[in-house]
Amino acid sequence: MKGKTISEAVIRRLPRYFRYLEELAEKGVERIPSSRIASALRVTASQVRQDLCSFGGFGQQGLGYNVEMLKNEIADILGLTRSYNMIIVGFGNVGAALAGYMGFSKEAFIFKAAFDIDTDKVVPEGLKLYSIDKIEDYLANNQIDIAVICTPKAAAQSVAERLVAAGITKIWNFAPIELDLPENITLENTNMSASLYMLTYSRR
Amino acid sequence: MKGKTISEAVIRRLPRYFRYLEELAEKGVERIPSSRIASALRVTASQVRQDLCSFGGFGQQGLGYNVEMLKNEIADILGLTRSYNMIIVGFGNVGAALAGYMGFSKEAFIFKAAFDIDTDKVVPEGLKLYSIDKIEDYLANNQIDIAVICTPKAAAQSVAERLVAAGITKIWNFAPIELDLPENITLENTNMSASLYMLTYSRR
DNA sequence: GAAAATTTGTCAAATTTTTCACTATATTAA
DNA sequence: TTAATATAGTGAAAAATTTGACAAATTTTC
Ligand SMILES: NC(=O)c1ccc[n+]([C@@H]2O[C@H](COP(=O)([O-])OP(=O)(O)OC[C@H]3O[C@@H](n4cnc5c(N)ncnc54)[C@H](O)[C@@H]3O)[C@@H](O)[C@H]2O)c1
Ligand SMILES: NC(=O)c1ccc[n+]([C@@H]2O[C@H](COP(=O)([O-])OP(=O)(O)OC[C@H]3O[C@@H](n4cnc5c(N)ncnc54)[C@H](O)[C@@H]3O)[C@@H](O)[C@H]2O)c1
Repeated sequence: MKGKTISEAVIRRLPRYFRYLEELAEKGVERIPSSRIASALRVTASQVRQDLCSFGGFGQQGLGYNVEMLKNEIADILGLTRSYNMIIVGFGNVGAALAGYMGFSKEAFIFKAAFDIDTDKVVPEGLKLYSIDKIEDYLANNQIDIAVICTPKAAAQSVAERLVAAGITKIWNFAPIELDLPENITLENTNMSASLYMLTYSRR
Repeated sequence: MKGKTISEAVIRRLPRYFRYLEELAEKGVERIPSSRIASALRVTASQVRQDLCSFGGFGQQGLGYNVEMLKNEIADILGLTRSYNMIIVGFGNVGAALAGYMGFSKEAFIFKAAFDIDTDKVVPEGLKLYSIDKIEDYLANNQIDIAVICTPKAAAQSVAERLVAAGITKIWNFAPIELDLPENITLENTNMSASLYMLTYSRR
């Protein structure tokens, strides 16, 4: 299936493959068959093969897939071979947790600054905290790829509009609200309640 | 389509409908047409109607849907009409953010206790922090529905196994690792990196 | 009170996604 | 060297999901 465009469904699974491959690489595993990827991720082996094959078959019959090779290929598809400058708007519990987190690929994601109405907060070394009033000014003078919204729900829409007006096109939103933004803005919502509901919902 | 089983795809969208309906209810909106739900959620109106109809058509032709009614119906399907006792294992940044968060439906989700190797941490009023050594004992004497894992990656698998051994069947995992657990365990992974990757991946 | 406008419910077509079955290739054991 | 075993690639069938179209119900306008 080389050459074909990669379907939405496959793309959505790529981060999971990627994380699992990172895990394997860390452990020093060099090769892995589709059947093991499948059981670890609770999907079928057939799906794994179909997915991986859709961007070019890096497996070897009788042997399985080369972990490092596959990982790099997926990183490439996901756009993880360049780096992204990020800012955090709303530096409360969530903002601080993200900023302090070392787990996002250090090379790919760089937290440049945080903005809040309250500037009396402790920030990790290397990160600067500014008043939200300075956001337009800052964005005019710094090239930022992704803005993360961690303000309370009530402030999220207006903050988002300011970000968009200042040229931001990729927004990661933690506020529990459906932001109303222009079509061309790439918006990723992290809805934690939704995860919980998937536990309370019982199939069957 | 009344009576038919609700498809996976629909279930996955339910939390989004639910959140949006909560938003509308808060604003005092009483009725809403599928077209507006659709544009707010960036999906098609046809899909909204099909989805909502799959569990029983609460709309009124010419008028739209009754917000309150729809919200309650979805709450019911998602299992939000009863309450769930929860514990947090690993009370660091993420654990503390969750525990301090008031946004999870107060009636449905109750944080009972937190467990950590370090018990010298400040916890919100009403929550108890115990040593992780006490976890088996605690679970033997308290009815807990959901356990949230917020430990570092390295501890997650062993913590998860202890929880399962102690009778936990629903786990919400924040550690960036594919947990290897029995099939009957309901596992919900929150993979924050995955959200970021969806921003860096560029379609077209 | 009739005509126009709005909007759902639903069937069917179109599309996408998943699964299945099988072939081809590589490795390992005898 | 040969047979047995493991495993990827792949086309096609099957299943699931989404979209499109329109009748039916209701409200609004004139
Ligand atoms: N804490 C969680 O576990 C959790 C879970 C799910 C969703 N959320 C959502 O994530 C968001 C952040 O949650 P949190 O727990 O960090 O809240 P928080 O109250 O700890 O932090 C919010 C921060 O935003 C700042 N802020 C307020 N208005 C602002 C504005 N106009 N511009 C810039 N900054 C502003 C506040 O000063 C504060 O520092 C909220 O929308 C919350 O609903 C949080
Ligand atoms: N902070 C983030 O934004 C973020 C984002 C994505 C994923 N995560 C993941 O979420 C998890 C928690 O992240 P965090 O930032 O809160 O880390 P953290 O270091 O702040 O907290 C981890 C806590 O777990 C405790 N702990 C360690 N071993 C334990 C054990 N065996 N039993 C019980 N408790 C134990 C530690 O004492 C600490 O309090 C990590 O796995 C992290 O990779 C965090």
